[in-house]
Amino acid sequence: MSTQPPFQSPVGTHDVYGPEAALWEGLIAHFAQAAYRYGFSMVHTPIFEDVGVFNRGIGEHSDVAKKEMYVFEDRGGRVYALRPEGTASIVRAFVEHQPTTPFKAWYVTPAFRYERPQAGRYRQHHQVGVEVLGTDDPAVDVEVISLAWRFYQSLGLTNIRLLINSMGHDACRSVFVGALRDVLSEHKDSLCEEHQKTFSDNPLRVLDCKKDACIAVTDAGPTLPDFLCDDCRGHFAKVTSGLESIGIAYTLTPRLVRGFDYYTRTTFEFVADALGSAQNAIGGGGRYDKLAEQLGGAPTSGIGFGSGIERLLLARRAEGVDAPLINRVPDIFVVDTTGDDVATPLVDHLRSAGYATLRAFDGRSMKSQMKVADRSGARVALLIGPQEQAAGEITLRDLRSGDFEQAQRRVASNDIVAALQELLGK
RNA sequence: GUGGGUGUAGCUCAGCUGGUUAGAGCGCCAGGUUGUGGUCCUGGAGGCCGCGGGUUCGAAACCCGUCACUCACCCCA
Repeated sequence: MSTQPPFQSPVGTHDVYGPEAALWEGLIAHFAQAAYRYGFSMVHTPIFEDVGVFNRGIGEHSDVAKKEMYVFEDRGGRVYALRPEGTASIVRAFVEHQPTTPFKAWYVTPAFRYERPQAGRYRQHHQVGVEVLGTDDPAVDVEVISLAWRFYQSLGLTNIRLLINSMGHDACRSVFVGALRDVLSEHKDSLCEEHQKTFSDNPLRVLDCKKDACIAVTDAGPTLPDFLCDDCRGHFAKVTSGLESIGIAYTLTPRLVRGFDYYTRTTFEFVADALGSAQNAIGGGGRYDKLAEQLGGAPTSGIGFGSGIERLLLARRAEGVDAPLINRVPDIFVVDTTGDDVATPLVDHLRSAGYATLRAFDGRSMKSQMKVADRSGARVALLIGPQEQAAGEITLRDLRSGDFEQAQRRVASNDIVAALQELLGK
């Protein structure tokens, strides 16, 4: 760009077009297919909500709520926030409408977080995800995790690890948090600079800290699994054995607490080692058995996960997977040099017959139109010039035939669909 | 929020320690004796060198500011 245009996409946002957009389309189609197989229905909720929906859900002490939310006031004085993640809105909708359970929703949505962009991290990124409300059966945990896992497989990803942990429910977790807080308080001066100030607000965050100082303290401190009550321990055991029964490998990760406060019991994260960087988490989720209550509903168990579209595609690239995710190659390209625009009714007819059909515009030369036809990737070209027009015929040329000279023949206009069916097999 | 790097045609980039009509490859358009694509050849369009100011006889090149992009820290998708 020699000079910056007057308007550019906002900092940390991107336009998606061209081949990249085809990957998005394919990725979403694969996710929709997986969701369908598991019995999920698509749900649409607003991309902005009362700021309380997110504050109560993800926790006021989380980084996201503290400094990353896009909060704004509308003309009526209501305070809203652009959604920073997908779960809270779905649960709010569930509480509001009280649908029959289990409520199984899948979605694709932008998510907004105000932070400095870098590789794999944007102010607007996009997620696909699912949520299940109304049951705490560990078999559902297994289903949600396996849906993610099979989805990643369908994208061609192979170098993915599943990290999993249980954070327990209210009672056993609070005992753990208390024990953790005691230890942190005791070794307060050994913590990293930031957590010396904040450890008391949310001790669990310290488990996530990557500073050696904090790691040294928490390594010697209590670990979550030791504090699980019998119920939570049993629940988690069923989740892991369920995963084993369907051949999904996992890594027990006692430190895994994730960024949102609403998680209870099962939490998990998928990392793509090919990404190598700090931004190697391609998806994550967990159970949130208290969230519906926190948003004003009846106590209702829930679990879900979200996965970042941009990062999934980065991971695919990093693994060297370059197969297209969806076929968007046209069947037919119509070349019309009659000057009478016979192409318009012809392409309409072909499209109605079910063929993906392109054409050229602006009355360009045959050579020029053939170039465009070739680049479009179309399987066949239909040529109509004055000769064909006069004879009531169409020249059908197989653009993907190895033999340049023998690849074409004349067909009566009325027989064109039959000829195409024979050649294309559809 | 903090720090580093970069900003020259649609894309990827050259432009030596400042010297005066700014280049290449790819892409795009048009031709190669007039109805045809992949290769090849020829020609063409397209850049106030991110923006503003300064130093200088002279700046795309040096200095300052500003905007943007990018990478890293924090944290996450």
